[in-house]
Amino acid sequence: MESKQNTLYIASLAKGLRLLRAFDEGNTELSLAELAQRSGLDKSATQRLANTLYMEGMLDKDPDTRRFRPSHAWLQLAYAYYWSDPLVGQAIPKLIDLAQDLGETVNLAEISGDHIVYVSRLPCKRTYFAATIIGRRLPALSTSAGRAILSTVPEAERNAAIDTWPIRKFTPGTTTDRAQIRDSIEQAVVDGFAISTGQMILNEIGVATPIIGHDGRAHAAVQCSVSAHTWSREKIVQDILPKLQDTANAISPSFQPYRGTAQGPSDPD
Amino acid sequence: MESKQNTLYIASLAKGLRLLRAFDEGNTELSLAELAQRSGLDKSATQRLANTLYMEGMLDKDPDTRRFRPSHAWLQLAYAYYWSDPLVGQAIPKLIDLAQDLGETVNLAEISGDHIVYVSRLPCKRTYFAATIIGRRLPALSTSAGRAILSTVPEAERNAAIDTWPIRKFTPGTTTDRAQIRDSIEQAVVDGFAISTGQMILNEIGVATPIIGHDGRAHAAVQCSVSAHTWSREKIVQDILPKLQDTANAISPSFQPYRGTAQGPSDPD
DNA sequence: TGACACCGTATCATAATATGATACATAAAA
DNA sequence: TTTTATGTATCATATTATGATACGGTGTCA
Repeated sequence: MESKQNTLYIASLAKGLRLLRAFDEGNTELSLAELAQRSGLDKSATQRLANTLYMEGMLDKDPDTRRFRPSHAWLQLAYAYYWSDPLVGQAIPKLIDLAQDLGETVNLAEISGDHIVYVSRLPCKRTYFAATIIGRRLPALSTSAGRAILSTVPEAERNAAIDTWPIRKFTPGTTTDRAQIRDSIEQAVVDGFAISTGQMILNEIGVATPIIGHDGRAHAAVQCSVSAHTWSREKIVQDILPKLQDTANAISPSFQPYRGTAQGPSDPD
Repeated sequence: MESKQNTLYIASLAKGLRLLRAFDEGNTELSLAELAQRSGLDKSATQRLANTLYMEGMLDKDPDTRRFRPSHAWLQLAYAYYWSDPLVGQAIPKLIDLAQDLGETVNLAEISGDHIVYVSRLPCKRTYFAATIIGRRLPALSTSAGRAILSTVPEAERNAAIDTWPIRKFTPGTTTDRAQIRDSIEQAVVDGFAISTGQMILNEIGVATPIIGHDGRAHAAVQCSVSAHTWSREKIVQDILPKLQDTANAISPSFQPYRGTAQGPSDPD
C-alpha cells in the first residue's frame, strides 16, 4: 500500500484517523460499508479499524442498525485542546463580556494554514442558524476573520495568500473574484478591521478585528455576525466596531504567538 | 505485546489513541519523552506514532522546543460530534433562550457510562471559573446533572449505580458518603430535579433537570451553576427552577434516545 | 573546560502484526 | 422464492511494525 514514507510512519494509525475524518456535518452516522467507501479503505481494513475504535471508546455503535457514530471521546479531545491553546484562556472572559454588552453573537477564530477555525462561540439571541460552529473550518479568504488576520501579515506574504489560498462559494453572494478579495483585505489593512456581507449565509454581515501578537501579526480574530435585516454597515461601524476593537486589543498584548504548525495536507474541502 | 484480543484489533491504532489521550488540562504540551512516559509506550514507538500524528495534522509541534500540542483537528472532531448528536440540534436554541432569560450560565450534560459529559455551555456574566467545560467528564454521582439523570432510571438499576459508580472528591465539601448521595437522588426522584452545593467548586450551587426520552429515561440534563454568594437554595427553586424545567420539557418530547454505547473501560480518572 | 545525563533523531535485522481474499450468516430487496 | 448487500469470522502470507542500538545536540554540574 501507499507507505507515506519511511519507517517512522505508521500506516495503520493514519488509516484509523481517516475513519474518524469520514464523519462530518453531512455524514453523522455511518455503516461499515459507508465507512469503507468514504475512507477509501477495503472492507477488511475498515472492519478491523472500526472495531478497534469501537473497543477504545472512540466510536459508538447502534446495536440495531450497526451504524457507527462519534463518541463523547471526541468532545474530550476538544476539552484537552482548549486547555492547550493559550489564547482561549485569555480571550474567553473578555468575549463573554463583549457578547453580553453587544447582545449579538461573538466568535473567536484562529488561522490554521490557509483556513480559519472557529474556536469558541458566544451565542446571543436567537442565532439565525442556531447550530454550533465550534471547530468549523473555512477558507480564510472567504471569511471576515480570515481577512482581518491576513491584513496584519507582511505585504508579500499577504499577496501570495490572496493569489493562491482556496476560495469556496457558499451563497450566490460569495465573492469568488480575487481582485475583489484583495480590495477587501487592503481596506482592512487601512481600517484595522474587515467586514463582509452575505459570504457564508445570505443576509448575514460579519465584522472581525485581528488579535495581534508579539510579532505584530495576528493569528486570531474576534468576529461578530449580525443580520442584515436589523443592521446596516454604518450602524455596525458605529455601534459594534469600537467594542470589538477594544476587546481584541485587550486580548492582544499578553498573547504568546502560536508557532507550532502541523504539516497536514491543505485539504480543499 | 498485550494484544487486546484477536485479529480484529489493531494495536498500532490503539497506541496512537493513547498518545492523544495523554493530553489533558494538566498536560497541555508534551515532549517526546513525556509523551512516552504518560502513554506507557517505549521511546521508539512513541517517536513513530507521534510523528505519524504530526504528519496527519493531529499534533502541532513547536519547532524550537519540539514539544507536541493538540492541533485544530481536535476541534474539527468536536464539530463532527455536534452534528452527529441529535440532542444538540434540538437543545441549543432553547438553551440560548434560557441563558438569556436567566442571565446565568447554562450547561447541557449527557450521561456517558458512569460519568457525565458537558456537551454545551452557554456562559453569562463573569463565570467564576471562565474556562470552558465543553467535553469535561465527571463522575455522574458527584454532579447535579448526573443525579438528575439517575433519578429517572428504574429503582434497581439506580441503586446499583449508587453503590458502584465512582465518586471523586473535588472540594472539602464534596459528598463522599453514598448514603447521602442516595438521599439526594431519591429526593430528585420526588422533586424532578437535583440540586447540589459546593460539589465541584466551593460556593457554587448546581441545579439540574432531566431531559426525558421516549423510554421515560433521561440521557441528558439541563444544568445551571450559580454562586452561593448571590443565590440561596430557596431563591433558586423559586426563580430558576421553573424555567429550567420548562426548557428541559420543551426539549424532551422529540428527543430520540441515544442507544449506542462504546464499551470502553470505565476509567476511574 | 570537561564529563555526564538527557533528549530528539535515525537505522536496521527480525519476527510479530496487519493484511485482504475468502467464506458464512443475516437482513433487505426483487 | 431468488438475489443483492452488509456485517462477521477465519487464516496463511509477507508486509509492516518493532525496539535495541547508535549518533548528534543541548544543557547541567564539577
